[in-house]
Amino acid sequence: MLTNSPRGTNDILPNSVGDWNYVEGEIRNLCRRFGYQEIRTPIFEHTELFQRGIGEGTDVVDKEMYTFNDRGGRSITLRPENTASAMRAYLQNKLYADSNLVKLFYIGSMFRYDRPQAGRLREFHQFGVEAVGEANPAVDAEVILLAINLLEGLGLKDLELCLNSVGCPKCRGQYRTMLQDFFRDKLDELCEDCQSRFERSPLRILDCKADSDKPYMADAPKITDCLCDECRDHFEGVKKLLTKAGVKYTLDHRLVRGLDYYTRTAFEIKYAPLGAQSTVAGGGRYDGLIEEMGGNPTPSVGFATGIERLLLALEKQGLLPEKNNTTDAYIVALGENAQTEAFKIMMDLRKAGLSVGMDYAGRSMKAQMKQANKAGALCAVILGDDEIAEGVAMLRNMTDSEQNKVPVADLVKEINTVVGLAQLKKFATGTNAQASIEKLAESLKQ
RNA sequence: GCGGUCUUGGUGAAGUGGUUAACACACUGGAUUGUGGCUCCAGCAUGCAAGGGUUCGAUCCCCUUAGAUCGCCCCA
Repeated sequence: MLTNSPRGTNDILPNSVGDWNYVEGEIRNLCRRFGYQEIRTPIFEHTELFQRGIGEGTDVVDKEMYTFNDRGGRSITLRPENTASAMRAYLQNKLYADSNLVKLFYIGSMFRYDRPQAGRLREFHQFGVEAVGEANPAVDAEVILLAINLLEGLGLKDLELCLNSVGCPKCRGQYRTMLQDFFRDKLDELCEDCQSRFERSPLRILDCKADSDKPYMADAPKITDCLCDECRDHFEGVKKLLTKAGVKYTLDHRLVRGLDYYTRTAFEIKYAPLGAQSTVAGGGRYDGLIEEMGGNPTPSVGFATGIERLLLALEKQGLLPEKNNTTDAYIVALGENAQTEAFKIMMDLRKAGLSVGMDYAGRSMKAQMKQANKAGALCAVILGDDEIAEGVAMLRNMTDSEQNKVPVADLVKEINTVVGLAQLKKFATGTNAQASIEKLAESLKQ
């Protein structure tokens, strides 16, 4: 027990934080270009926020929340998603005063008690975006394009954008009764799940994966045929802008999202190779949420993407950046005396901005050289009693194995030369560039 | 929450109801006294997820628990 993290949680270890930083960096850069600003909300909120926001009767609220009473007897819940929190923060801090369209993004841990699988964890990480205050279909399109730009910008291919409109409370209410009328006499033939969905959320019946139910779906009324004029115009507007932007989408009139607050636009982006957890991003419009929470009616759109799933997809396609950890210099010290001097020299070099390491175990020179190699050191600084007496160090270039005596006072400059050349070589492409760097290296040696 | 599969060292793994649990990688040390990357040699699981049971004897059989994984549900 003591040596195992709770089920469904993961450590992000040093060998993979690089991937996380990479993805988060791309996200931040993209959000800057789109004009979205970061918001960080608490990891936990009053339980009621989620009950009201996400909706009772949804799976997330009914069976997946981490809810507990704090020592003051308040019911607290670890956030299962971030939209409700962001809207709470928007209202509480009166962000609507800043602009009629407030564009926010977040990156952070979310918590849902569900059975873990690949791509599904109990603590997982989401990046999400919320555009608050504007009903224009352009905002829907912008949000969808942001999602697509992110995924494609990371290099992902073979994505599928599924699009639907779930209407507003007015037309959805009508559609709901139409659906119930349609399924009422077929109820006995539907699978058990669907029978229980019939009253609770008939729209979900459309989403049923049971083969036995599929024959009925074809004839079921489509929500897109039942939209009110405003909703239909809105949906047409979104589609027009997406087409204009060259985005391919598949209309899926059975796409129904599991959180109650969605209205009108609903979309998912899927990456099929992930299997059962193939949805890498999902979202839509939630025009009623802020009003539900006690604010003025404020139309909004957003989406969220699971970072773990994103990383899985990137890994599958080999799109994660290469890890090349290098150290500028590694100090090899021989003997106790030298080790003390070396420590001081290392600190000075670090102060000068270099990344420097050394061995503390008092190992043999050979072993220390191995360490230097393993650390990816560009140079080794070798210090024995003789060198110290002379005030010099042996500076060995680990890439070409050349070495010479250098006054300790010149170490920073000399190491920087080696490091600089190594970096130049890394970025140089083509034989010409390589050749001129070789020349440069030669001239520097003289 | 439901159903299926799986769980051997730091890692990838082979394997058997019976004295020493292959092999590879990694790691540590060594191969003429102060020089890495290649090669060679040596060391490295009293233990086969945990607990219980069957048995003269179990890592291999049975049960329970935990975790992983696949599918369902749901979602990111």
